Amino acid sequence: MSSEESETRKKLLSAAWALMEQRRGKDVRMQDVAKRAKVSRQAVYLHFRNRADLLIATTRHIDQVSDLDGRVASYKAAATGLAAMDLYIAFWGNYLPVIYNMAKALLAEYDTDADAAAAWDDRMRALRSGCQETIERIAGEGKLSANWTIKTAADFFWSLLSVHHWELLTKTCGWSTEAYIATTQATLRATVCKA
Amino acid sequence: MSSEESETRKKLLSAAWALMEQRRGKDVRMQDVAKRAKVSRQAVYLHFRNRADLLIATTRHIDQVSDLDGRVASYKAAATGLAAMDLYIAFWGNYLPVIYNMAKALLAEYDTDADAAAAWDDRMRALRSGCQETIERIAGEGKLSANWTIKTAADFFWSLLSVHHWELLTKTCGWSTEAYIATTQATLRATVCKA
DNA sequence: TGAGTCAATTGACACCGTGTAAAGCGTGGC
DNA sequence: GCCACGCTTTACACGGTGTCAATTGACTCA
Repeated sequence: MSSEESETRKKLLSAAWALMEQRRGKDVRMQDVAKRAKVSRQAVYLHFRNRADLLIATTRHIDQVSDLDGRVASYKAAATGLAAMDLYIAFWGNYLPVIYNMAKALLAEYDTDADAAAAWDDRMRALRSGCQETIERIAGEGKLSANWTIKTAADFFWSLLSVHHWELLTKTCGWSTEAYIATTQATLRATVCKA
Repeated sequence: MSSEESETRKKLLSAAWALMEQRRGKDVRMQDVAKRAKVSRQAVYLHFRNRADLLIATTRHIDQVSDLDGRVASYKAAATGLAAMDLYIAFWGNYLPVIYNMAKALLAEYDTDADAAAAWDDRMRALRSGCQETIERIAGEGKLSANWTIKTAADFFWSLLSVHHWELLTKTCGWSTEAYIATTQATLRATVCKA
């Protein structure tokens, strides 16, 4: 379970991540990653089929290092659907800053690379199914407002968690992560949930 | 006020628009536009400095042809701030499908081209100032909920109108434009406004 | 000690789309 | 007959991705 991955591969993943952190995702080129990992440009292609492949692997790497699974787990233990919703929003709101730059880079590849698109869709599907579960739980407790179906509520919930929505409020409007979380929680309580 | 623009330039703008409509914005190349306008690729560069310039001009062209000014005007005439908000959301919600493909193309250029970024920011600033005005009016009528400042309310209003938010709900989740408009109206009434 | 293997290096190259440059061509005006 | 203008044609530079082939250096195993 430990070092199945080659040393160089790990170095490349770390290099990619580090570069994403400091530069805007788009202009991290293959040779930049190679240079940072102190390896030739060609060596990158020995480990990753193409740029998209590298980006996808890097997101997985970030998930592991940042313990995504651990972070997700807690919200399921919440006492009520409403509490679960709050926790889910907080979890994601705090995770977004970690993956933001990678996400942007991956997203930029979305239109041109089918693999990147699939990888992205996969993550988003996972995020959405968390929303759906939460809404179902709320509905099960009789707390879903009559104006919404489970689908529309889950869609809307999901949309408020999107990278772009978070980006606009924090990066463009200057909101803090806490403000984003609090507002999203309050909004969903005020719309989707029954008083 | 009429044909200051050369015939070829107009043909190019129409060609660009038409291609954006049918293909995904990203893979509309300069030579595609040229071919569609039945003109050499170089001729495009006689009229537009670069790709970003063409895209920017095309958005302006769409605004003119689609009578953006006319569409915007009506919401200002609303009786109350709340009514103005509804109209503003409806105006934008109905305009988004028209500009969507162009917007995507322009947005894709955002990271690499300063002009494209400036053009985009300019439009978004205009959209936001509409939000701000509306919220100010609502606040003036004593209808702004105590949980919000004018800035945060305008930010949030604006975020719900973003191209990405609309895209996610309609394109990805399959909502109709009407559903998007209705939900956005209801959400803002339920959060930002006092009962 | 020598052969085989494997990861990585080096250098060259094809491809694509953008943008530049220069010479040539056809039409219209005067 | 001349010029000006808009456009065409051809050619090329650039940057980034991805491919290919020959080579090196280290480690293993017989």
